[in-house]
Amino acid sequence: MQSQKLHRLELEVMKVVWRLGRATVNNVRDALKQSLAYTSVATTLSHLEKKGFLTHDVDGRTYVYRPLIQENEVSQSMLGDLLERLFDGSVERLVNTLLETREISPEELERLRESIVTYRQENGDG
Amino acid sequence: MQSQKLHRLELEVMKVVWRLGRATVNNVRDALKQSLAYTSVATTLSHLEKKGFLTHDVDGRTYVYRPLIQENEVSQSMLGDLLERLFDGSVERLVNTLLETREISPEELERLRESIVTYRQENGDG
DNA sequence: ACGTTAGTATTAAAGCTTTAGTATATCGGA
DNA sequence: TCCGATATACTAAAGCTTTAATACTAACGT
Repeated sequence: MQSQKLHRLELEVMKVVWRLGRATVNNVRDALKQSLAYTSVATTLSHLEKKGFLTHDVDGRTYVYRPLIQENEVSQSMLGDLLERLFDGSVERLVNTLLETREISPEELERLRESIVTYRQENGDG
Repeated sequence: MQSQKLHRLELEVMKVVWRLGRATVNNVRDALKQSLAYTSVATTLSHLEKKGFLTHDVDGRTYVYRPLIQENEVSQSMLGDLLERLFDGSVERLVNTLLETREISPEELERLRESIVTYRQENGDG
């Protein structure tokens, strides 16, 4: 498995493909916020395929791309990378930074606490 | 204020300067894990200064750099960026991804829960 | 069958970070 | 004072992503 890190545009394209499940160049092009030339999108999809994130089936003369890697896998990888580079691997520092930064609603906070408690129960509690 | 996003090497250099408080080119060069030419480090420091992350005082003919921005500020900014790009701004999704990924000790988990509860009490609980 | 259209393949320019070579200046010791 | 060592300034090469133009190919309608 390769690095699983995606650059800005690559990530945006992958997010479209993840959302759609299957997508042609035009599907992706239409779904992107920024407007790009057809060939720009096609090139990016090629890159992603070459890197092993996507593959395609052929429908007529049209390529229909689909993901070979799950969004969650990439998210974990990229978040893990930031965790190391920014917080020296300390989950606690990361979460505290998150809490400091963001306006988080009481509801979201409560869900967060529940997530942690649930996770703690499912795994070795002590 | 500019983008507050640092690239790989820039971040590594800044982390050294943050840690040391004040640093010359050689200080940084010695502290870096990867070995780089003196001029590579010097160029990077120049870039960081031009971008407003650092400034320097002169000591003889030697530049002594010091940060103009705090580590926490950059961490928040870059984490916030990833939060948007990867998790569409959902703190909950980010934290859940973190919980899924990492081996987190029960102790760390407990500290995490406490952080959240503390934060919840300090801010509007509902 | 033929031309137009709508695809992909190839190539490369533009813009960026990283890396370092070379030039230049200056400090400090003999 | 002069030389070597060490510092910054300047310049640019190398490597990367993004972006798109151009070339090529094949399907489809008439």
